[in-house]
Amino acid sequence: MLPPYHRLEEFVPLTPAETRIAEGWTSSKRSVKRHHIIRREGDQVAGVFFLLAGWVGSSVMLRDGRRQIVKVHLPGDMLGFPSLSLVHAGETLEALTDAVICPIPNAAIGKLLMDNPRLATGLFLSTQKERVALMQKLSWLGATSALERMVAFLLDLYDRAKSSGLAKENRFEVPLTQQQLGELLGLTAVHVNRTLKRLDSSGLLERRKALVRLIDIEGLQKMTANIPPCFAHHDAWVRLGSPSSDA
Amino acid sequence: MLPPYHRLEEFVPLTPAETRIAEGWTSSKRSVKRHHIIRREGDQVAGVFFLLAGWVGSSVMLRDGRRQIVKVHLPGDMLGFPSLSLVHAGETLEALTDAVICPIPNAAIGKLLMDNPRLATGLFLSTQKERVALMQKLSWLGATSALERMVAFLLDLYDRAKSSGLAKENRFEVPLTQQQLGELLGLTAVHVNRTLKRLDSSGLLERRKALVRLIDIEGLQKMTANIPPCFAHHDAWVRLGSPSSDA
DNA sequence: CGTTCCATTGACGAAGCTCAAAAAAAGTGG
DNA sequence: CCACTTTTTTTGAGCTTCGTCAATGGAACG
Repeated sequence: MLPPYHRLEEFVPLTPAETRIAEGWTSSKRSVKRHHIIRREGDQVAGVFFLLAGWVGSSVMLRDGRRQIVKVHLPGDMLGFPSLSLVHAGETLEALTDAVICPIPNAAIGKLLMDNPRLATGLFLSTQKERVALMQKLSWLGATSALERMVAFLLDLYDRAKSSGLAKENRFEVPLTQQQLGELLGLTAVHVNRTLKRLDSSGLLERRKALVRLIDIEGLQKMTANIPPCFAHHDAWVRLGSPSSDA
Repeated sequence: MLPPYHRLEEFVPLTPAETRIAEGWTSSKRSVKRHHIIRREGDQVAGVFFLLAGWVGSSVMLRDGRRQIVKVHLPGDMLGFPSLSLVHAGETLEALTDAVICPIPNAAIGKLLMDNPRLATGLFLSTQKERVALMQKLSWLGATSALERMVAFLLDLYDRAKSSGLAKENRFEVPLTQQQLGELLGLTAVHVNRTLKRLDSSGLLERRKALVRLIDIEGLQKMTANIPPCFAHHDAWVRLGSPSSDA
Protein backbone atom coordinates (compact mmCIF):
# COMPACT_ATOMS: atom_id res chain seq x y z
CA MET A 1 0.00 0.00 0.00
CA LEU A 2 2.37 2.71 1.24
CA PRO A 3 5.63 2.84 -0.66
CA PRO A 4 8.78 1.96 1.29
CA TYR A 5 10.39 5.28 0.40
CA HIS A 6 7.53 7.11 2.07
CA ARG A 7 9.56 7.89 5.18
CA LEU A 8 12.85 8.53 3.37
CA GLU A 9 11.20 10.83 0.88
CA GLU A 10 9.67 12.94 3.66
CA PHE A 11 12.84 14.95 4.21
CA VAL A 12 14.89 14.36 1.07
CA PRO A 13 13.55 14.39 -2.49
CA LEU A 14 14.60 11.11 -4.07
CA THR A 15 15.79 10.45 -7.58
CA PRO A 16 14.06 7.70 -9.57
CA ALA A 17 17.12 5.49 -9.07
CA GLU A 18 16.90 5.92 -5.32
CA THR A 19 13.20 5.22 -5.35
CA ARG A 20 13.94 1.96 -7.11
CA ILE A 21 16.47 0.94 -4.48
CA ALA A 22 13.92 1.50 -1.74
CA GLU A 23 11.27 -0.38 -3.67
CA GLY A 24 13.67 -3.27 -3.91
CA TRP A 25 13.31 -3.79 -0.17
CA THR A 26 9.78 -5.05 -0.65
CA SER A 27 11.01 -7.93 -2.79
CA SER A 28 10.78 -10.31 0.13
CA LYS A 29 7.51 -10.08 2.02
CA ARG A 30 6.63 -11.98 5.15
CA SER A 31 3.11 -12.28 6.52
CA VAL A 32 2.74 -12.59 10.27
CA LYS A 33 -0.35 -13.30 12.34
CA ARG A 34 -1.66 -11.16 15.15
CA HIS A 35 0.31 -11.74 18.38
CA HIS A 36 3.26 -13.17 16.49
CA ILE A 37 6.62 -12.06 17.87
CA ILE A 38 8.62 -10.79 14.92
CA ARG A 39 11.75 -10.39 16.95
CA ARG A 40 12.27 -10.81 20.67
CA GLU A 41 14.40 -8.63 22.90
CA GLY A 42 17.76 -10.35 23.20
CA ASP A 43 17.67 -11.98 19.75
CA GLN A 44 20.49 -11.49 17.29
CA VAL A 45 20.03 -8.39 15.16
CA ALA A 46 19.84 -9.69 11.59
CA GLY A 47 18.42 -6.51 10.15
CA VAL A 48 15.47 -4.19 10.23
CA PHE A 49 11.97 -4.39 8.82
CA PHE A 50 9.74 -2.31 6.69
CA LEU A 51 6.09 -2.52 7.72
CA LEU A 52 3.92 -2.90 4.65
CA ALA A 53 0.57 -3.61 6.27
CA GLY A 54 -0.88 -4.06 9.73
CA TRP A 55 0.13 -2.80 13.15
CA VAL A 56 3.26 -3.70 15.10
CA GLY A 57 4.12 -2.80 18.67
CA SER A 58 7.65 -2.27 19.86
CA SER A 59 8.26 -2.88 23.55
CA VAL A 60 10.92 -3.02 26.22
CA MET A 61 10.89 -5.60 29.01
CA LEU A 62 11.86 -5.21 32.64
CA ARG A 63 13.32 -8.03 34.67
CA ASP A 64 10.17 -8.67 36.68
CA GLY A 65 7.97 -9.14 33.66
CA ARG A 66 6.55 -5.64 33.44
CA ARG A 67 6.90 -4.17 30.03
CA GLN A 68 6.63 -0.81 28.35
CA ILE A 69 5.25 -0.50 24.86
CA VAL A 70 7.43 2.14 23.29
CA LYS A 71 5.72 2.69 19.99
CA VAL A 72 2.79 1.54 17.96
CA HIS A 73 3.93 1.24 14.36
CA LEU A 74 1.66 1.78 11.37
CA PRO A 75 2.16 0.78 7.73
CA GLY A 76 5.04 2.68 6.18
CA ASP A 77 7.13 2.61 9.35
CA MET A 78 10.59 1.17 9.65
CA LEU A 79 10.99 -1.30 12.51
CA GLY A 80 13.97 -2.22 14.62
CA PHE A 81 16.41 0.54 13.78
CA PRO A 82 17.45 1.34 17.36
CA SER A 83 18.75 -2.19 17.79
CA LEU A 84 21.32 -1.70 15.03
CA SER A 85 23.48 -0.16 17.74
CA LEU A 86 23.13 -3.21 19.97
CA VAL A 87 24.61 -6.67 20.07
CA HIS A 88 21.25 -8.16 21.02
CA ALA A 89 17.94 -6.56 20.10
CA GLY A 90 16.73 -4.08 22.70
CA GLU A 91 13.10 -4.15 21.73
CA THR A 92 10.51 -6.80 21.09
CA LEU A 93 8.55 -6.41 17.86
CA GLU A 94 5.09 -7.93 18.09
CA ALA A 95 2.33 -7.94 15.50
CA LEU A 96 -0.74 -6.25 16.99
CA THR A 97 -2.81 -7.25 13.98
CA ASP A 98 -2.08 -9.56 11.08
CA ALA A 99 0.73 -7.80 9.30
CA VAL A 100 3.08 -7.90 6.33
CA ILE A 101 6.71 -7.02 6.87
CA CYS A 102 9.75 -6.85 4.58
CA PRO A 103 13.00 -7.91 6.22
CA ILE A 104 15.96 -5.73 5.26
CA PRO A 105 19.29 -7.36 6.14
CA ASN A 106 22.05 -5.47 7.93
CA ALA A 107 24.22 -5.49 4.84
CA ALA A 108 21.56 -3.66 2.81
CA ILE A 109 21.48 -0.90 5.42
CA GLY A 110 25.26 -0.77 5.49
CA LYS A 111 25.40 -0.51 1.73
CA LEU A 112 22.80 2.23 1.73
CA LEU A 113 24.71 4.23 4.34
CA MET A 114 27.96 3.90 2.44
CA ASP A 115 26.80 4.24 -1.15
CA ASN A 116 23.77 6.44 -1.15
CA PRO A 117 24.16 9.61 0.88
CA ARG A 118 20.77 11.03 -0.08
CA LEU A 119 18.88 7.96 1.09
CA ALA A 120 21.10 7.88 4.15
CA THR A 121 20.27 11.50 4.94
CA GLY A 122 16.56 10.76 4.58
CA LEU A 123 16.92 7.80 6.90
CA PHE A 124 18.92 9.86 9.35
CA LEU A 125 16.35 12.62 9.52
CA SER A 126 13.44 10.23 9.82
CA THR A 127 15.29 8.66 12.71
CA GLN A 128 15.59 12.07 14.36
CA LYS A 129 11.86 12.45 13.92
CA GLU A 130 11.34 9.23 15.81
CA ARG A 131 13.52 10.60 18.55
CA VAL A 132 11.34 13.68 18.81
CA ALA A 133 8.29 11.43 19.02
CA LEU A 134 9.92 9.50 21.85
CA MET A 135 10.71 12.73 23.67
CA GLN A 136 7.06 13.72 23.39
CA LYS A 137 5.99 10.39 24.79
CA LEU A 138 8.42 10.74 27.64
CA SER A 139 6.74 14.02 28.51
CA TRP A 140 3.35 12.34 28.48
CA LEU A 141 4.46 9.69 30.93
CA GLY A 142 6.43 12.02 33.14
CA ALA A 143 4.18 15.02 33.32
CA THR A 144 0.55 14.24 32.55
CA SER A 145 -2.48 12.48 34.03
CA ALA A 146 -4.03 9.27 32.77
CA LEU A 147 -6.73 11.18 30.93
CA GLU A 148 -4.34 13.56 29.20
CA ARG A 149 -2.10 10.69 28.18
CA MET A 150 -4.95 8.74 26.71
CA VAL A 151 -6.22 11.71 24.73
CA ALA A 152 -2.74 12.66 23.55
CA PHE A 153 -2.18 9.10 22.40
CA LEU A 154 -5.47 8.87 20.54
CA LEU A 155 -4.96 12.20 18.81
CA ASP A 156 -1.44 11.30 17.80
CA LEU A 157 -2.58 7.92 16.55
CA TYR A 158 -5.42 9.52 14.63
CA ASP A 159 -3.00 11.83 12.85
CA ARG A 160 -0.73 8.98 11.95
CA ALA A 161 -3.60 6.73 10.92
CA LYS A 162 -4.88 9.47 8.64
CA SER A 163 -1.55 9.80 6.86
CA SER A 164 -1.41 6.03 6.47
CA GLY A 165 -4.91 6.08 4.98
CA LEU A 166 -6.32 4.14 7.93
CA ALA A 167 -8.77 6.77 9.20
CA LYS A 168 -11.88 8.04 7.51
CA GLU A 169 -14.34 10.57 8.86
CA ASN A 170 -12.72 10.84 12.31
CA ARG A 171 -13.07 7.10 12.66
CA PHE A 172 -10.22 4.64 13.07
CA GLU A 173 -9.37 1.26 14.53
CA VAL A 174 -7.35 0.84 17.70
CA PRO A 175 -6.55 -2.86 17.79
CA LEU A 176 -4.92 -2.77 21.22
CA THR A 177 -6.30 -4.54 24.24
CA GLN A 178 -6.76 -2.37 27.29
CA GLN A 179 -3.91 -4.30 28.84
CA GLN A 180 -1.68 -3.20 25.96
CA LEU A 181 -2.94 0.37 26.16
CA GLY A 182 -1.92 0.27 29.78
CA GLU A 183 1.56 -0.95 28.92
CA LEU A 184 1.82 1.85 26.41
CA LEU A 185 0.59 4.63 28.68
CA GLY A 186 2.06 3.46 31.95
CA LEU A 187 -1.30 2.55 33.50
CA THR A 188 -3.01 -0.60 34.68
CA ALA A 189 -5.61 -2.21 32.45
CA VAL A 190 -8.23 -1.40 35.07
CA HIS A 191 -7.41 2.25 35.05
CA VAL A 192 -7.33 2.33 31.26
CA ASN A 193 -10.86 1.02 31.31
CA ARG A 194 -12.06 3.68 33.71
CA THR A 195 -10.32 6.38 31.73
CA LEU A 196 -11.93 5.24 28.49
CA LYS A 197 -15.35 5.10 30.14
CA ARG A 198 -14.84 8.60 31.40
CA LEU A 199 -13.91 9.70 27.89
CA ASP A 200 -16.94 8.32 26.16
CA SER A 201 -19.30 9.61 28.78
CA SER A 202 -17.76 13.03 28.14
CA GLY A 203 -19.18 12.87 24.64
CA LEU A 204 -15.89 13.84 23.05
CA LEU A 205 -15.46 10.44 21.46
CA GLU A 206 -17.28 7.19 20.91
CA ARG A 207 -16.04 3.64 21.14
CA ARG A 208 -17.56 0.64 19.49
CA LYS A 209 -15.36 -2.40 19.92
CA ALA A 210 -11.96 -1.46 18.58
CA LEU A 211 -13.43 1.34 16.47
CA VAL A 212 -12.94 4.85 17.83
CA ARG A 213 -14.71 7.92 16.52
CA LEU A 214 -13.42 11.31 17.57
CA ILE A 215 -16.51 13.50 17.93
CA ASP A 216 -14.93 16.73 19.07
CA ILE A 217 -11.29 16.91 18.05
CA GLU A 218 -10.81 20.50 19.18
CA GLY A 219 -12.29 19.69 22.54
CA LEU A 220 -9.90 16.76 22.85
CA GLN A 221 -6.94 18.90 21.86
CA LYS A 222 -7.78 21.33 24.64
CA MET A 223 -7.44 18.47 27.11
CA THR A 224 -3.81 17.86 26.27
CA ALA A 225 -0.98 20.13 27.30
CA ASN A 226 1.09 19.14 24.30
CA ILE A 227 2.95 21.53 22.09
CA PRO A 228 2.86 19.50 18.90
CA PRO A 229 6.17 19.72 17.04
CA CYS A 230 6.18 20.93 13.45
CA PHE A 231 8.29 18.74 11.20
CA ALA A 232 10.52 20.09 8.51
CA HIS A 233 9.92 17.82 5.51
CA HIS A 234 11.97 18.96 2.54
CA ASP A 235 12.93 22.16 4.37
CA ALA A 236 15.40 20.13 6.38
CA TRP A 237 17.11 19.05 3.20
CA VAL A 238 17.45 22.66 2.05
CA ARG A 239 18.68 23.73 5.44
CA LEU A 240 21.37 21.08 5.52
CA GLY A 241 22.75 22.66 2.37
CA SER A 242 20.98 20.39 -0.16
CA PRO A 243 24.51 19.77 -1.39
CA SER A 244 23.85 18.04 -4.67
CA SER A 245 21.09 20.34 -5.87
CA ASP A 246 22.93 23.59 -5.05
CA ALA A 247 26.52 22.79 -5.78
CA MET B 1 38.93 17.19 27.18
CA LEU B 2 37.03 14.46 25.36
CA PRO B 3 37.63 14.43 21.63
CA PRO B 4 34.65 15.29 19.45
CA TYR B 5 34.94 12.04 17.52
CA HIS B 6 34.48 10.11 20.74
CA ARG B 7 30.88 9.20 19.95
CA LEU B 8 31.37 8.67 16.21
CA GLU B 9 34.37 6.45 16.77
CA GLU B 10 32.35 4.23 19.11
CA PHE B 11 30.76 2.29 16.27
CA VAL B 12 32.93 3.03 13.25
CA PRO B 13 36.73 3.09 13.23
CA LEU B 14 37.76 6.45 11.80
CA THR B 15 40.58 7.24 9.46
CA PRO B 16 43.02 10.01 10.44
CA ALA B 17 41.40 12.29 7.84
CA GLU B 18 37.98 11.75 9.37
CA THR B 19 39.32 12.34 12.83
CA ARG B 20 40.63 15.69 11.61
CA ILE B 21 37.23 16.67 10.24
CA ALA B 22 35.59 15.97 13.56
CA GLU B 23 38.32 17.82 15.42
CA GLY B 24 37.60 20.80 13.20
CA TRP B 25 34.23 21.18 14.88
CA THR B 26 35.90 22.37 18.04
CA SER B 27 37.41 25.36 16.26
CA SER B 28 34.69 27.65 17.56
CA LYS B 29 34.12 27.30 21.28
CA ARG B 30 31.45 29.08 23.28
CA SER B 31 31.40 29.26 27.05
CA VAL B 32 28.03 29.42 28.74
CA LYS B 33 27.18 30.01 32.38
CA ARG B 34 25.06 27.73 34.53
CA HIS B 35 21.33 28.23 33.86
CA HIS B 36 22.00 29.79 30.49
CA ILE B 37 19.54 28.70 27.80
CA ILE B 38 21.64 27.59 24.85
CA ARG B 39 18.63 27.18 22.63
CA ARG B 40 14.97 27.48 23.49
CA GLU B 41 12.20 25.27 22.20
CA GLY B 42 10.68 27.05 19.21
CA ASP B 43 13.89 28.79 18.15
CA GLN B 44 15.20 28.46 14.63
CA VAL B 45 17.43 25.43 14.19
CA ALA B 46 20.79 26.83 13.15
CA GLY B 47 22.72 23.70 13.86
CA VAL B 48 23.74 21.30 16.55
CA PHE B 49 26.31 21.46 19.33
CA PHE B 50 29.15 19.41 20.60
CA LEU B 51 29.46 19.51 24.38
CA LEU B 52 33.10 19.95 25.34
CA ALA B 53 32.76 20.53 29.07
CA GLY B 54 30.04 20.83 31.64
CA TRP B 55 26.49 19.47 31.89
CA VAL B 56 23.56 20.36 29.68
CA GLY B 57 19.93 19.36 30.10
CA SER B 58 17.58 18.86 27.22
CA SER B 59 13.90 19.35 27.99
CA VAL B 60 10.45 19.46 26.45
CA MET B 61 7.80 21.94 27.57
CA LEU B 62 4.07 21.45 27.95
CA ARG B 63 1.58 24.24 27.41
CA ASP B 64 0.83 24.77 31.08
CA GLY B 65 4.43 25.23 32.10
CA ARG B 66 5.19 21.71 33.19
CA ARG B 67 8.29 20.36 31.60
CA GLN B 68 10.03 17.07 31.14
CA ILE B 69 13.81 16.85 31.18
CA VAL B 70 14.55 14.33 28.49
CA LYS B 71 18.26 13.85 28.90
CA VAL B 72 21.19 15.02 30.96
CA HIS B 73 24.13 15.47 28.63
CA LEU B 74 27.74 14.99 29.67
CA PRO B 75 30.93 16.13 27.95
CA GLY B 76 31.40 14.36 24.64
CA ASP B 77 27.70 14.35 23.81
CA MET B 78 26.16 15.85 20.74
CA LEU B 79 23.28 18.22 21.45
CA GLY B 80 20.23 19.13 19.44
CA PHE B 81 20.22 16.45 16.78
CA PRO B 82 16.52 15.55 17.06
CA SER B 83 15.58 19.10 16.11
CA LEU B 84 17.25 18.75 12.71
CA SER B 85 13.98 17.17 11.61
CA LEU B 86 11.95 20.13 12.83
CA VAL B 87 11.25 23.63 11.59
CA HIS B 88 11.53 25.02 15.12
CA ALA B 89 13.58 23.37 17.82
CA GLY B 90 11.64 20.79 19.79
CA GLU B 91 13.83 20.80 22.85
CA THR B 92 15.29 23.41 25.14
CA LEU B 93 19.01 23.10 25.81
CA GLU B 94 19.99 24.53 29.18
CA ALA B 95 23.39 24.56 30.83
CA LEU B 96 23.13 22.77 34.17
CA THR B 97 26.66 23.82 35.07
CA ASP B 98 29.05 26.25 33.44
CA ALA B 99 29.77 24.62 30.10
CA VAL B 100 31.70 24.87 26.87
CA ILE B 101 29.93 24.04 23.62
CA CYS B 102 31.00 24.02 19.99
CA PRO B 103 28.29 25.10 17.57
CA ILE B 104 28.17 23.01 14.39
CA PRO B 105 26.13 24.68 11.65
CA ASN B 106 23.51 22.80 9.64
CA ALA B 107 25.63 22.96 6.52
CA ALA B 108 28.50 21.15 8.22
CA ILE B 109 26.17 18.29 9.12
CA GLY B 110 24.76 18.28 5.61
CA LYS B 111 28.23 18.13 4.15
CA LEU B 112 29.22 15.33 6.47
CA LEU B 113 26.15 13.29 5.56
CA MET B 114 26.77 13.77 1.85
CA ASP B 115 30.54 13.50 1.66
CA ASN B 116 31.66 11.23 4.42
CA PRO B 117 29.70 8.01 4.67
CA ARG B 118 31.83 6.57 7.46
CA LEU B 119 31.34 9.53 9.74
CA ALA B 120 27.70 9.56 8.75
CA THR B 121 27.35 5.91 9.68
CA GLY B 122 28.98 6.55 13.04
CA LEU B 123 26.62 9.43 13.64
CA PHE B 124 23.67 7.35 12.56
CA LEU B 125 24.49 4.52 14.93
CA SER B 126 25.19 6.82 17.84
CA THR B 127 21.78 8.35 17.20
CA GLN B 128 20.22 4.90 17.39
CA LYS B 129 21.98 4.44 20.69
CA GLU B 130 20.31 7.58 21.98
CA ARG B 131 17.02 6.17 20.85
CA VAL B 132 17.62 3.03 22.87
CA ALA B 133 18.44 5.20 25.88
CA LEU B 134 15.17 7.07 25.42
CA MET B 135 13.28 3.81 25.22
CA GLN B 136 14.86 2.75 28.49
CA LYS B 137 13.86 5.99 30.11
CA LEU B 138 10.34 5.61 28.83
CA SER B 139 10.20 2.26 30.59
CA TRP B 140 11.41 3.88 33.81
CA LEU B 141 8.65 6.44 33.73
CA GLY B 142 5.96 4.07 32.61
CA ALA B 143 6.69 1.02 34.65
CA THR B 144 8.68 1.72 37.79
CA SER B 145 8.36 3.35 41.22
CA ALA B 146 9.98 6.58 42.32
CA LEU B 147 12.71 4.69 44.13
CA GLU B 148 13.53 2.43 41.20
CA ARG B 149 13.62 5.39 38.85
CA MET B 150 15.95 7.35 41.07
CA VAL B 151 18.33 4.42 41.44
CA ALA B 152 18.21 3.59 37.74
CA PHE B 153 19.01 7.20 36.93
CA LEU B 154 21.88 7.44 39.36
CA LEU B 155 23.42 4.18 38.16
CA ASP B 156 23.09 5.21 34.54
CA LEU B 157 24.56 8.58 35.28
CA TYR B 158 27.40 7.01 37.21
CA ASP B 159 28.30 4.81 34.25
CA ARG B 160 28.25 7.73 31.90
CA ALA B 161 30.14 9.97 34.28
CA LYS B 162 32.81 7.29 34.57
CA SER B 163 33.32 7.10 30.83
CA SER B 164 33.54 10.88 30.70
CA GLY B 165 36.14 10.80 33.45
CA LEU B 166 33.85 12.59 35.87
CA ALA B 167 33.61 9.90 38.51
CA LYS B 168 36.31 8.65 40.80
CA GLU B 169 36.00 6.01 43.49
CA ASN B 170 32.22 5.63 43.16
CA ARG B 171 31.91 9.34 43.73
CA PHE B 172 30.44 11.85 41.30
CA GLU B 173 28.68 15.19 41.15
CA VAL B 174 25.00 15.52 40.38
CA PRO B 175 24.53 19.24 39.77
CA LEU B 176 20.74 19.04 39.46
CA THR B 177 18.37 20.66 41.90
CA GLN B 178 15.73 18.38 43.33
CA GLN B 179 13.22 20.30 41.27
CA GLN B 180 15.15 19.36 38.14
CA LEU B 181 15.52 15.76 39.27
CA GLY B 182 11.76 15.73 39.58
CA GLU B 183 11.30 17.07 36.08
CA LEU B 184 13.63 14.38 34.86
CA LEU B 185 12.01 11.48 36.71
CA GLY B 186 8.41 12.59 36.54
CA LEU B 187 8.13 13.35 40.26
CA THR B 188 7.54 16.42 42.39
CA ALA B 189 10.50 18.04 44.08
CA VAL B 190 9.01 17.09 47.43
CA HIS B 191 8.82 13.45 46.52
CA VAL B 192 12.34 13.53 45.10
CA ASN B 193 13.51 14.75 48.47
CA ARG B 194 11.73 11.99 50.35
CA THR B 195 13.07 9.39 47.92
CA LEU B 196 16.64 10.62 48.33
CA LYS B 197 16.29 10.61 52.12
CA ARG B 198 15.02 7.08 51.95
CA LEU B 199 18.01 6.13 49.81
CA ASP B 200 20.66 7.50 52.09
CA SER B 201 19.07 6.08 55.19
CA SER B 202 19.23 2.72 53.40
CA GLY B 203 23.02 2.98 53.51
CA LEU B 204 23.39 2.15 49.83
CA LEU B 205 24.60 5.62 49.00
CA GLU B 206 25.68 8.84 50.60
CA ARG B 207 24.91 12.41 49.61
CA ARG B 208 26.90 15.45 50.56
CA LYS B 209 25.63 18.52 48.76
CA ALA B 210 25.72 17.70 45.07
CA LEU B 211 28.28 14.94 45.62
CA VAL B 212 26.97 11.40 45.54
CA ARG B 213 28.89 8.33 46.62
CA LEU B 214 27.56 4.93 45.67
CA ILE B 215 28.38 2.68 48.59
CA ASP B 216 26.84 -0.58 47.43
CA ILE B 217 26.52 -0.63 43.65
CA GLU B 218 25.39 -4.23 43.49
CA GLY B 219 22.74 -3.59 46.06
CA LEU B 220 21.53 -0.64 44.05
CA GLN B 221 21.47 -2.66 40.86
CA LYS B 222 19.24 -5.22 42.53
CA MET B 223 16.73 -2.43 43.18
CA THR B 224 16.21 -1.69 39.51
CA ALA B 225 14.23 -3.92 37.18
CA ASN B 226 16.28 -2.82 34.19
CA ILE B 227 17.76 -5.13 31.63
CA PRO B 228 20.75 -3.04 30.64
CA PRO B 229 21.33 -3.14 26.89
CA CYS B 230 24.72 -4.17 25.55
CA PHE B 231 25.99 -1.84 22.84
CA ALA B 232 27.70 -3.07 19.73
CA HIS B 233 30.69 -0.73 19.37
CA HIS B 234 32.76 -1.70 16.35
CA ASP B 235 30.75 -4.90 15.94
CA ALA B 236 27.96 -2.89 14.42
CA TRP B 237 30.28 -1.70 11.73
CA VAL B 238 31.30 -5.24 10.89
CA ARG B 239 27.70 -6.39 10.90
CA LEU B 240 26.63 -3.69 8.49
CA GLY B 241 29.13 -5.15 6.06
CA SER B 242 32.06 -2.85 6.90
CA PRO B 243 31.89 -2.02 3.21
CA SER B 244 35.12 -0.18 2.74
CA SER B 245 37.31 -2.54 4.75
CA ASP B 246 35.94 -5.73 3.16
CA ALA B 247 35.29 -4.78 -0.43
C1' DC C 1 -20.20 -25.65 23.14
C1' DG C 2 -16.78 -25.15 26.22
C1' DT C 3 -12.44 -22.59 26.96
C1' DT C 4 -9.92 -18.65 26.99
C1' DC C 5 -9.21 -14.00 26.53
C1' DC C 6 -11.01 -9.45 27.27
C1' DA C 7 -13.88 -5.72 29.22
C1' DT C 8 -16.15 -4.06 33.18
C1' DT C 9 -17.18 -3.00 37.91
C1' DG C 10 -16.61 -2.52 43.10
C1' DA C 11 -14.09 -2.03 47.42
C1' DC C 12 -9.97 -0.88 49.37
C1' DG C 13 -5.06 0.50 49.84
C1' DA C 14 -0.87 2.93 48.71
C1' DA C 15 2.25 5.86 46.18
C1' DG C 16 2.81 10.12 45.18
C1' DC C 17 0.79 15.09 45.02
C1' DT C 18 -0.62 19.65 47.20
C1' DC C 19 -0.19 23.13 50.34
C1' DA C 20 2.39 25.31 53.70
C1' DA C 21 6.15 26.65 56.35
C1' DA C 22 10.77 26.68 58.14
C1' DA C 23 15.68 25.84 57.82
C1' DA C 24 19.74 25.80 55.10
C1' DA C 25 22.49 27.21 51.34
C1' DA C 26 23.87 30.04 47.65
C1' DG C 27 24.19 34.30 45.32
C1' DT C 28 24.69 39.58 45.31
C1' DG C 29 25.88 44.12 46.05
C1' DG C 30 28.19 47.03 49.01
C1' DC D 1 33.74 40.00 54.50
C1' DC D 2 29.10 41.16 55.80
C1' DA D 3 24.12 41.98 55.43
C1' DC D 4 20.49 40.90 52.33
C1' DT D 5 17.82 38.43 49.03
C1' DT D 6 16.77 34.40 46.55
C1' DT D 7 16.98 29.71 45.77
C1' DT D 8 17.01 25.15 47.46
C1' DT D 9 16.21 21.58 50.81
C1' DT D 10 13.57 19.57 54.32
C1' DT D 11 9.49 18.34 56.94
C1' DG D 12 4.47 17.74 58.16
C1' DA D 13 -0.57 16.92 57.30
C1' DG D 14 -4.14 15.79 54.36
C1' DC D 15 -5.79 14.43 49.91
C1' DT D 16 -6.10 12.39 45.03
C1' DT D 17 -5.00 9.46 41.59
C1' DC D 18 -4.02 5.39 40.44
C1' DG D 19 -2.97 0.47 41.72
C1' DT D 20 -4.46 -4.11 43.76
C1' DC D 21 -7.50 -7.75 44.38
C1' DA D 22 -11.45 -10.02 43.11
C1' DA D 23 -15.44 -11.22 40.74
C1' DT D 24 -18.72 -11.10 36.73
C1' DG D 25 -20.31 -10.97 32.05
C1' DG D 26 -19.39 -10.91 27.21
C1' DA D 27 -16.94 -11.92 22.98
C1' DA D 28 -13.86 -14.73 20.28
C1' DC D 29 -12.26 -19.03 18.82
C1' DG D 30 -11.27 -23.65 18.25
